[in-house]
Amino acid sequence: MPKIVDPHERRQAVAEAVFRVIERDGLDRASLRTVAAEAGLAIGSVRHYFASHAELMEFAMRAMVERVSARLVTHADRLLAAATPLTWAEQREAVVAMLAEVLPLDEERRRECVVWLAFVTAARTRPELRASADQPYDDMVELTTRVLRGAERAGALRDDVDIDLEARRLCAVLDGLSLHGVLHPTRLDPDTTLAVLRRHLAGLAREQS
Amino acid sequence: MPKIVDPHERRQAVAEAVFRVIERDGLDRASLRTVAAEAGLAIGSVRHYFASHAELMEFAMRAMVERVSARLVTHADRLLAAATPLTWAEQREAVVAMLAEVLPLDEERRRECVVWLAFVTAARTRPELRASADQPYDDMVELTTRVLRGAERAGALRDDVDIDLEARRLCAVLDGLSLHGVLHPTRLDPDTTLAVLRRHLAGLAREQS
DNA sequence: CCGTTTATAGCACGTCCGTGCTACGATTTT
DNA sequence: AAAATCGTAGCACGGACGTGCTATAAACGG
Repeated sequence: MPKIVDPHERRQAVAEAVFRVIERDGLDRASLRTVAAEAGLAIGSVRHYFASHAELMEFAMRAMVERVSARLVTHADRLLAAATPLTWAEQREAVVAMLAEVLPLDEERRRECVVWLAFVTAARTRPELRASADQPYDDMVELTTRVLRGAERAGALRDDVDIDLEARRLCAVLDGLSLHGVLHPTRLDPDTTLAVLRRHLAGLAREQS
Repeated sequence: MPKIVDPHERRQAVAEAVFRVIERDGLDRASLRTVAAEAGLAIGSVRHYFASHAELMEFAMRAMVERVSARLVTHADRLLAAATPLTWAEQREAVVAMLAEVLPLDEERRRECVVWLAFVTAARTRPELRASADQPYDDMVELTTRVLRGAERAGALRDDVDIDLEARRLCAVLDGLSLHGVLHPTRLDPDTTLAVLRRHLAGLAREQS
């Protein structure tokens, strides 16, 4: 049964197996053997698509980046290039919905956050993963900066906001919530997580009746 | 040269070696062999103080918890049980100094944050570390709640603050800053980190001229 | 129809790991 | 002086790992 398989699809399927193993047992258990077993393949088959274990991890990490990035871009487009101008309330909700993509609010996003945390912490000591960790951080800072600048231009922000600083603070809140939701799911539920995000954004907005 | 050594001191020294290995190569490289080499001991010697690798990790994690907790308690005592009442400015600075203990603002705290992040993420998939991860989170939520409640009683807070929610949000900012400082040290410097913390606290305080 | 390519599969080697076990010198206790 | 204890040290076993290498069967190109 060879050749009829799309290589890209196969690699993606193996990456999904990596995600499942990481979520269940942690990244250090994501060996070629366990991943192959999870994917229902022989170890040699996995090695046919990935030259080394490191290459598999790099691919899986980038695949996760692209998955979440794609959703963020969709939201960003909806927000910035809306056909009809949005009301303040609609804009606020659009921003919440976008930022909520990186929070562990449902099972799918929770698993993404778990896997991402594993990758990004591993990247600290693995140079080959470094770029895949830093770039999303830069992108997130840039995205939040854009959002805040847009809100400022629309007159939705308080007068005294330091946008660069607030972008960092917003990113910190997001990743802090993600971290706590992932590591202490029994202590921080999705409802509270979302409430914290809303409260944070409210603190940036101009007071209004 | 036996017996004249304080066992507690020896275990602590081995834990320090664990910290150095984790900081340099990550937790998954902290094997008995590498830790023993880092500590300048034979592997058998380390095993004389720790029955298993898991026990060594549990001890090291708890040691890190106690180290940081001790510093936090010192600050908390200074804040809550000050001989002479503090001015608002003094209280604000005391709170900043206390919360800054869990931020990677200097080399020592940076290394603590690195090691702590490694332990707490590992605890997600290692039941024996679970308690050592959850308890400090609960403690931090309680600590921030206490601080906010104290500030509220002193009339230093805005009128509309939901203290439980704000405690979660403050914890998220702190751990988010720690995460970013640890994982992206080239992107988030200590000065900015501290500025974000000050800005966050300012957002909670009652507006004043 | 036959060579080439591709997908799948697995063996085997060297390395690193935790751990059960033993050994020995130094100290303390009887 | 003898015995028990403690700190230090290391061997060796079984297991998991990444990887170099080979084998086989199916699809494709000529």
